[in-house]
Parts: sequence; C-alpha cells; structure tokens
Amino acid sequence: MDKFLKEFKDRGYFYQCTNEKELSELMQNQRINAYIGFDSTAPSLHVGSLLQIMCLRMLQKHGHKPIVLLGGGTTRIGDPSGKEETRKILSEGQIENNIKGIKRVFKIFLKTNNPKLKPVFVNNYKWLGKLNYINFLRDIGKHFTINKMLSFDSVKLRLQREQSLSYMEFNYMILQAYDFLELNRSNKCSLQIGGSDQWGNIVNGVELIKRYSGNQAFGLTTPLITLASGAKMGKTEKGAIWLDSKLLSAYDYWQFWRNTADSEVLGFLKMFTEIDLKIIEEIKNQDINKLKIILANEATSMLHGKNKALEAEKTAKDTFEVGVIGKNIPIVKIDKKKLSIGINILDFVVMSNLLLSKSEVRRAIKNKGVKINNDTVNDDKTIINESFFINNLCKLSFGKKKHVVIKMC
RNA sequence: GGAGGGGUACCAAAGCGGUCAAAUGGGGCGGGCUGUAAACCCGUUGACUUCGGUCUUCGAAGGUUCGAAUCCUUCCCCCUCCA
Repeated sequence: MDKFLKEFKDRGYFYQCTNEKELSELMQNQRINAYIGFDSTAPSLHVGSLLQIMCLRMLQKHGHKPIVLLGGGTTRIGDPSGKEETRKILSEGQIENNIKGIKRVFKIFLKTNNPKLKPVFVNNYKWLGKLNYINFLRDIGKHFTINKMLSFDSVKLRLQREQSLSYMEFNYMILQAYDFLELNRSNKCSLQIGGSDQWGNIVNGVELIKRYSGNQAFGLTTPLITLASGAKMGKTEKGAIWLDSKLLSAYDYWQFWRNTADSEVLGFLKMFTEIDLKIIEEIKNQDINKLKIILANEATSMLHGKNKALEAEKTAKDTFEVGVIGKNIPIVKIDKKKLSIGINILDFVVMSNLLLSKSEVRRAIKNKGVKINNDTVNDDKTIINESFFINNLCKLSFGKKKHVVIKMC
C-alpha cells in the first residue's frame, strides 16, 4: 500500500475511499494534487477542521501537493449537509475577510521550504461567480438526476425532518462537484478529501469528472469526530476552539487538549500530533495525565510554537498544582483610587469579565464558585479594597478552571 | 391561491385568563467525589435589588380586561394536504 495511505489509515484518518486500490497505485507512482474545501463562514477555522488540515499536512509530508479550496462561492450558498437549518447568508465583505483569516491558519500548518509542495489557494468564487445559468444547466446539470440527488443524506434528512430545503441549497452538491471538475481541469487535481459527511458531494464530483472528461479522480473521507461528550469537535459550550491566537490564546488552546477525555487521548495523539506511531505505542501505558500533557504540548506547538506550548504548560502547573498565579492568566487592570473607596464584590467580578451580570455573580457565590486568592467568597456583600492585593495583584477565580489576575495601578 | 396545523427560554416540550420569570427532560454552569477525567450526587440556569420586591420576556404590532404566554384584530414566518 502507498505510504501516505498507510499512515492515513494507521492514524485513524480513514473512513471511505472511492477506489482505494487505484488511488494507492497512483500515489505510489507520482506526485498528485489533492484538495480539501473549507467554508468561509467564520473569521478563522476551529479544531473541527483540524483533522482536514492534518490531512493536507500529511499529504505534503509524503510529497504530494495540497490545494486549499476556500469556498468564496459556495459559502454564498450554504451546504445543507449536517445542517438543520438554512444558514445565514454572509455579505461579500465578510466572506473575503474570513478567507484572509483562514489563509493564515494554512500558512502555519502547511509551511514548507520545498517550492513544489507549497499549498495552492483557490477560491471557487473565481469560477462559480461567473457561471452562466443556461450553459451550466446544459453542460453540467444534465449529468445529475433529481432521483439520485434526492437519495443523498444531506437532502433526505432535511426532507424527512420536514425542514425546508431551499432550491439554492439543493444545488450545493452540484456546485461542489463542479469545483472538483474545475480543479481537475485547471490544477490537475485528482483527489478530494473531506469529512464523511461530504461523501455524497465528493462522489458526485468524481462521477462528474468521469462523465464530463473521462478522467479518473478519487475521493477519500475521514471519520466525523464527535467527542466522548457527544458534542461536535471544535465547538464547545464556551465557544469555538479557534486556530488563531487572536481569537483563542495559546493557553486556552493548550487547555482544550489537556482536558481531552481519557477514552480519546490515544486516538487524538495519533490524529493530532506527529509523534511517530511506534513511539506512541511505547508510551501509551503511561499515566493518562502525562499523555494529556504530551498531547497538549504537541498540538499547541504545531499551531502556536514550542515556546508558547511550554509556557502554557507552566501556567497550568502553576495554576492547578502550585496554586500561584501563572504567567498566561489574563490580566485586568483596576484603578487604585476605586479600590481605596472599596468595590462591591459583584461589580468587581463583572468588571473582570469572569461573569457577565451581577445576578450570575450572586448565584456563583451562593454555589461557592467564586474565589479570591484561593479563598471562597461566602458573602455577596464583600467589599474589595487594597487589602486583597499582594504586590498590587489579586487572583480572582470562578470555578476551578477560570482565573483572572486583577492588577492595581 | 384554498383548507388545516404551528411559532414558548440554549434545545425539546407543557401551559391556553390571575397561584407564570413560565412544569418537565436534555444541555450548560457551580459545588461534592476525583486526576484540570468519566460515572454519580447536590445546587443553579432573564436582569436589577436596601432581599421586601421592581423591571423586561412566550413570532411582531395593536386591542379587550382590574389582570394576557393564554381572548380578539392585523401582519410576518414554518409545516401538511389540495390547486
């Protein structure tokens, strides 16, 4: 088997392939160009897309060229796959802006010195934007039957659940198939990778290429990762785990990995780090919390750099084990004058942005969830003044994991 | 275009004139137990409060009423069947 495919499987990336045997032969014999499409619905990507990013990275590692398709065009439509509702339509400006942010992520993950393996960025708005409806229907539309389209899960589920599916969204799969055809023509792209929910769309592309130009193209999918908690990877209650230091700090990113469920640690080490599989085999029986730290360090290094990762580890150690104030804890400044008068604990916590309203703070205090310098606050009438500060600093905590340093100045 | 059903908090879903800031379940958050886990148990889940209450919320806007999520009018949106 081709070495790319082998590693792809060994690391748990593999779900389905349109024609594994031939793809393996092809990849063994030549450098191929492969693409993954990314929606431009948000200002950056989050860990939900990380597996796909890792796929491109692995491709590159094995000497194949990654193509990143940014869905400037398809984002204007909205993929119905896995969505319960029609998604909001974004403005042109927003989409362009999002694309910029998303590119930054790839510039980190797909950085290379080999000019032949540099990622290619394409925006499907370039071709979708100028499609002529009649020509499109005649050239492309004739290859699709409604009968078949109705049988795809993305469509079927929506209809079954009696949720509306607009004609616009219904066309999404055709556009994605057309993207593949276009990339096959213009960039010699012969493989599309995607999450298993993209299977239908990908197969459509492979078939369209075959019918339209007689070329052989391939599709490869990865499993959809749902966390042990049942949530989708990437979007926690708190918000998305962004792959961008402007949207999520290296420390919070590190924490995300550190908090991986026991049952998922091994799988994540394989999927989201580049530790050699043999080494993973050797260390897999170590203390589970050590493994989580390794996972967090590796994953964070890849995105934010090694220094940031180690810094995060130290902060975590300080905060959770030693109980002192770590370096990466967010700092909020407060005017010394205000403190000399004294501030009510309610206002103090709201000001720190740990909680959003005084009612929340009251509740939290009632539930013993608020701590100042590691001491539980029991009275919501507590007045905060300079005496709570040591060296002009005061540590304010909500729960075990959320801490803020208040700095008096 | 016609007939019918429906829009309630993060989600699902009760309520159908006052006792409704709105049952119940899920989710979230906090506490306990632990390992910054899982499971389990407890608390909490609109805002403000001098803790007596006050204010804003049940698709939108009006109206009836001492009093409306509940009744009436108009509008918007969704679903089903028919054309």
